Amino acid sequence: MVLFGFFEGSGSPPQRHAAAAHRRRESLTMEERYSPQDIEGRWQQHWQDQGLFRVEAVPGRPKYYLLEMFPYPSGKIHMGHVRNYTIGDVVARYKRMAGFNVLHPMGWDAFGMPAENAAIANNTHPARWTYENIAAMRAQLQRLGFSYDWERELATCRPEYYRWEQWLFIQMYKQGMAYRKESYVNWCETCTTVLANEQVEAGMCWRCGRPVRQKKLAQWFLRITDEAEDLLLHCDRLPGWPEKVLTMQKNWIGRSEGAEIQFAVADAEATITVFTTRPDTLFGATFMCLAPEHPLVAELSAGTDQADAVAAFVERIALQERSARALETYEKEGVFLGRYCINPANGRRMPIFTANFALMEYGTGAVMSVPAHDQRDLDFARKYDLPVVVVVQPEGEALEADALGEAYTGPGKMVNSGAYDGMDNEAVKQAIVADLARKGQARPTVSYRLRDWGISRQRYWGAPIPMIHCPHCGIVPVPEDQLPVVLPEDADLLEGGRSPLGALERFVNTQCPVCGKQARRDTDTMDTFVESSWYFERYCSPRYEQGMFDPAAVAYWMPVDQYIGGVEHAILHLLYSRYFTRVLKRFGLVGYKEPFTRLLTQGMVCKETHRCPAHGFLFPEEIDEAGCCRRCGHPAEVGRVEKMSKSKKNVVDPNLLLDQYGADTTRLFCLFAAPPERDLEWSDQGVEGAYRFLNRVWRLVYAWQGRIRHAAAYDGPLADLDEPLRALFQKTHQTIQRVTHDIENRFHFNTAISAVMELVNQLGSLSAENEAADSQTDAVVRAAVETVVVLLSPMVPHICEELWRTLGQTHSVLEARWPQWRADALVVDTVTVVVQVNGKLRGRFEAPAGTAEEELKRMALADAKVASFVGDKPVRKMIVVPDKLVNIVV
RNA sequence: GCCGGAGUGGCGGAACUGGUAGACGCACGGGACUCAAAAUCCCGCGGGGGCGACUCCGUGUGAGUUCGAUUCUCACCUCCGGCACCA
Repeated sequence: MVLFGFFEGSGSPPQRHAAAAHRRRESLTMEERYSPQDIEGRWQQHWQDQGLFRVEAVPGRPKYYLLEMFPYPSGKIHMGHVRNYTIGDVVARYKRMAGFNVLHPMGWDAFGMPAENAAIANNTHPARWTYENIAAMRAQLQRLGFSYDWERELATCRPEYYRWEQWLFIQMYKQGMAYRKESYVNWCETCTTVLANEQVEAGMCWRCGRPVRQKKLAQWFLRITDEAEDLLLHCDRLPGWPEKVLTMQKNWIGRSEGAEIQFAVADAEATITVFTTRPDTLFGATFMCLAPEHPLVAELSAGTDQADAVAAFVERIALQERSARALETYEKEGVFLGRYCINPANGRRMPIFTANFALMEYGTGAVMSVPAHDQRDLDFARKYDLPVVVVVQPEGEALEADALGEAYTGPGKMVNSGAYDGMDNEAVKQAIVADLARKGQARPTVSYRLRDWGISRQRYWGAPIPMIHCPHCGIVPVPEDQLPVVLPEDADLLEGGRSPLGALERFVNTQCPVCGKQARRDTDTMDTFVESSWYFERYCSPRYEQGMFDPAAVAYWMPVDQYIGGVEHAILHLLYSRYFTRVLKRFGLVGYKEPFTRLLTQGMVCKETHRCPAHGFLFPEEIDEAGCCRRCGHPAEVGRVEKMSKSKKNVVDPNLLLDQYGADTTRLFCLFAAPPERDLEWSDQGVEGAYRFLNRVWRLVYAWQGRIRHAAAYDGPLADLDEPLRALFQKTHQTIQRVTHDIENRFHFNTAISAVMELVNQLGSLSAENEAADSQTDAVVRAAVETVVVLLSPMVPHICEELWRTLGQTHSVLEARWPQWRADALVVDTVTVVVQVNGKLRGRFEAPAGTAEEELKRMALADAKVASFVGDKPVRKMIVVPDKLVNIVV
């Protein structure tokens, strides 16, 4: 595996440059050997010095905005990043060579909890930790040779960035798009802090191990549900998005048509409003369930003999982790409130329960329970022995309430439903709501699974919410001229992870902008998804100081033409970004609704796992030559292929790969091993293969460069060429066509690369020493070799840049124009026609292209092998696909 | 449970709109070069049968449509992903 014993891999680009130059002076043969470490740093430096990746908006010039999801600065890039950014870089470089003005930026999603955790664990500060990580990761990305315009780099934790989302938040507040409401958070009493869902382990705090309870806090919400309908509608107008992602978004929005129906409470003024998608089953509603958090629960049970039982139940549910309520094993249970409500359809007295499966966040928090036609209600009814009434009878069947094993949810005719009996239940859905609406007891509504977006985080490392709480004036936004509300970067983190902002007097204490008296700042910070919902717009004018972005720059660059990232963001990040874009449009800041025209979700990077029965997962170096665990000698089992992760010990460190093989080999393997949307299975031997291929290309160029360095690429008539030059020239143009299609239409770089490999193989059959030393040979080979270098350059830019110069070029290969295939060079004059008999392949023959059908039939029947299968059976029919196939049916 | 996606050699993967299944690469086997090895180059490589020309089978399973199906339809099996008491 050690390929470059003489090379010190960690040297910075300038050092490497000097070392390489030194070696060149020593020995000329060094140049003929492919040594990525000698060339990659040099070209990276060159690209940077020449400012080749810098871009400016040029109105009127066709633009292409290529964006990869920016990373969280965890400290190290991993193979997932390498793959994601390599795919993006190929497209960026390709589009640029194809003549577009390409925006290809990179930055950092720099706020978030890991920084706080790391800060506590390592006794450092989130800001310092973050900025150091950014520096380290930037260096890694630069080593991979990505074509980013680094002058547009941004980090969301910078006040110059988040000041504008604070500004936007205030505008949204003024328009009622941001509002405050009580909501529950996971709360650890011991640590006095909120916990994210992933910090709750089996209902206990991850740090202190004490039970987590649900605490009600006033928090800020954004009215994303106002856009639910539009977000859903436009899912069908995003043809450039994967169907899978759109389906996930649609499901997440979860639109349900139904009605709100009002139930009067017996012996009280109160009314309970339910949401139902099945108003047709109203006559079958036999009891009512309220969410434990429903305000009427305490109110109605007060004074009944059930009051204590209800209170105890509500308290017990509050203690349960919210995610636990979604578990499959979670048993439905409830408590009778001691009160009844009246079914508006038939006057039936329905007992009211509070039940753990009723969710306060959905619909109205109240459910009319129809056990005959809803499985959940049926389970509950059987458990508490509540009446079951069948109101929808399926065709040709007679359901009996007492014998009902499972709820019937299909269509049918109405029964037990008064005036509606005999009607189709679908028709009744509308009719019954219309009838009740006349009495003011119902209205048709639409409900969404999507909830408003809670953005308050009781965390330190985030953008402060720019609001002031004044004892006299209430909640007041920070005046715009006082923005940004800067997060104090020198605050000490408190034990247990509690945000220090609340205790930081100089941050909290302020004056009310309205009355001038003492007031307190909001000490919550914003969800980090807020930052990532508009960073793509900021990239268009990252240093702009008069607003979120320069309208002219955004008008030129946006929307993003191609967005690339992991499928794990298929819902939240992408939905929030789409929502934010709609908000910006409402404010007239942008002229479009959808930020990302095309989306590519790349697959995960996976690798085989190894485990020892005694020691669990093993790193490759923990296994000896015999395939046994080095610690106990037990044979290691080869586990399944899984996503690379530290815990599975199947990670590959990009740095080691760069040291050993260089950026081009790393990139090439990532592109070649699988098409981008599929999972990539890592293979050390595959990497070796990629490296071998680059060596072949290198040797190919050096073998010919003496002859073709000063030759012009052939561009004459095909007819002037004899074999094998003619075939080579045709192959060259076929390859241009295939590679262009594979990149342009599908991003299938694996097949693009294999096409170039075929061309390289064909070139390999000619030998620079033996081939006739005429100018025509040199010209055709020049065209082929040049094509190889140009076509590969978006994928493996360093080696191609080097070889491009070796071929005598003086400008960057990035500035070469993408080659065009010559249609006339693709025309073949002889085709292979296959012959089938009854659909089975029986023979083949060569024929001039464009041979007439009748002639092809004659030729097919003349084939001896074919004749033996046809025999003396009568030919019933012959199907001819011109230039391809003849099928004889006997 | 509901909704998606995918099952092709020893392996990763090709096959564009129904028309030569297995491109390209990896692994493996054989050969050349070498004192030897590495590197490189050449040849072979889905399975069964046959000395052989050949032949039969083969794209998860079973049906169907078709002259012809990896590709379209239906059912089933397996794996992966998303949602999961949403009323």
